[in-house]
Amino acid sequence: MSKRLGKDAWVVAGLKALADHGVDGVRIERLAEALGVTKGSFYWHFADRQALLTAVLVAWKARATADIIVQVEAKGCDPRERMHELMMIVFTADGRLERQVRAWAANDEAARLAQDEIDGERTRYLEGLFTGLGFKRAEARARSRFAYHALIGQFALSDGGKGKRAAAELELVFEMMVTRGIA
Amino acid sequence: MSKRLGKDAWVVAGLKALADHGVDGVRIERLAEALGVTKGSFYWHFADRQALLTAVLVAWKARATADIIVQVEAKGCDPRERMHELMMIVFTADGRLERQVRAWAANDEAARLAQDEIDGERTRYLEGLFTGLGFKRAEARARSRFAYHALIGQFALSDGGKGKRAAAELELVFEMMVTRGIA
DNA sequence: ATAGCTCCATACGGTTGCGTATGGTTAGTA
DNA sequence: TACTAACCATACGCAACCGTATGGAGCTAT
Repeated sequence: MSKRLGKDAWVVAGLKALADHGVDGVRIERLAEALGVTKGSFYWHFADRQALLTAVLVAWKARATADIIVQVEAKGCDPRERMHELMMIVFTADGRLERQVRAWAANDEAARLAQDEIDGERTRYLEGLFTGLGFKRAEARARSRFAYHALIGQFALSDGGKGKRAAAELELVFEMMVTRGIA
Repeated sequence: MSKRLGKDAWVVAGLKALADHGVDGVRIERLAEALGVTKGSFYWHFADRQALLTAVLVAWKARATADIIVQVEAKGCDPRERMHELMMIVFTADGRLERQVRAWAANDEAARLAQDEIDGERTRYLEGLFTGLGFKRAEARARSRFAYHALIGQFALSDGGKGKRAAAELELVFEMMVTRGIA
C-alpha cells in the first residue's frame, strides 16, 4: 500500500471537494490533508492551483455527457423509450457536481466554456431524439431546449426533485413533452 | 452633495457586486473603494460582512417575486394571457442576479433558504395560473413545476436565451405548456 | 459656540491560502 | 550497493481580507 500519489489522485480529490463545497472548497492545503500529504506533493504534480482546476474541469467534461448517453443508447432503439429512459435517469440523478460546476461557471470563464460544450452536446442529442419522434426541426429544437432547461432547473432547485412525488409528475411531463401539437 | 452614506448605499453596492462578480465579489474593502470611503464606514453601519450579506439577501427577496407578479397581474385577468405575459417577461429577462443568488445558494445555507422561499412563492403562483386554465391539481402542479424548472434552467445556461430564436421557440413552448392531455 | 451624536479615516493584529526554495525519502535501475 | 529519478516535508515570504481600536470630521440642537 504505497502512500505515493499520482496526478489522478489530486483530480479525484478535487472533484469530490468541488461536489461537496464548490470551487472555493478545492483548496490545495485542504486536499493535501485529505490525501494525507502536504503541499509539497501538489506542486510536484501541478504548476499551480489553476492547473488543477483545469484538470478537474476536463475530468468533469469526460464524465458529464458520455455516461448518460451511453446508458440511454444501451436501452433500446425506440426514440420514445430512449426519451423516457433519459428523463428517468436524469431527473432522479444526484446532480451535486452538475450544480457546483454551474455555480462555478457563473463567475469563471473556463468553467463557462466547459459548461457550454456540455450543454451543446446534450441538447443536440436531445434534439435528435425529438426529430426521431417525428417533430419538425424547429419544434424539435424548441422542445429539446425546453426539456433541457427543465432538467437544469431541476438541479438548480434546492430540493433537487425528491423521489416520490417527482416520479408521478415525471410521467405527466413526459407525456406533455412527447405530445404533438394543439389539443 | 453629501459624501456621507447610509446602510442602503452599502446594500445597493452589495447587490451590484453580487450581480457582477458573485458573492465572492462582495468584499467590503472593494465596496468601500467603489463608494469612495473606507472600511471605517462599513463597520459603523454593519456588525460584520455576514450582516451585509444577510441584508443583500433580504433586498433580493423583496424584489425577486413582487416585481414580476405585480407586472403580470396588471396585464389582465385571463389566466391564459397572464401565463403568456409571464413567460414573455421572464424568459427574456436578464437574470444575472438570479443566477448569482443560485450560485451562492449552492454552498450557503442562508442563501439556500432565501432561494427556497422565492421558488415556493413563484411556483404557487404559477400553479394557480394552471388551475385557472382548467387543469386538475396534480397536473397543474406538475406543469407549474416543470415550467418553473425550465425558467430557472434558462437562467442557468450561459447564453441565457438570446432574443431572436428564443422568441419563436417561446410560442411553441407556450402552446405546449398550455395544451391539455394526449394528442 | 459648544456639546453630542453620526459618520468616517488610519493604523494595527490576525488569519488563510498561494507559491517557492530547499533538502530529505522512497523506488526503480545498473 | 550506489545512482537517479520521482515524490514528499518543512519552512518561508507574500498578498488579500477580516475585524478592532481610536481619533478625528461634520452636522444639529440648545
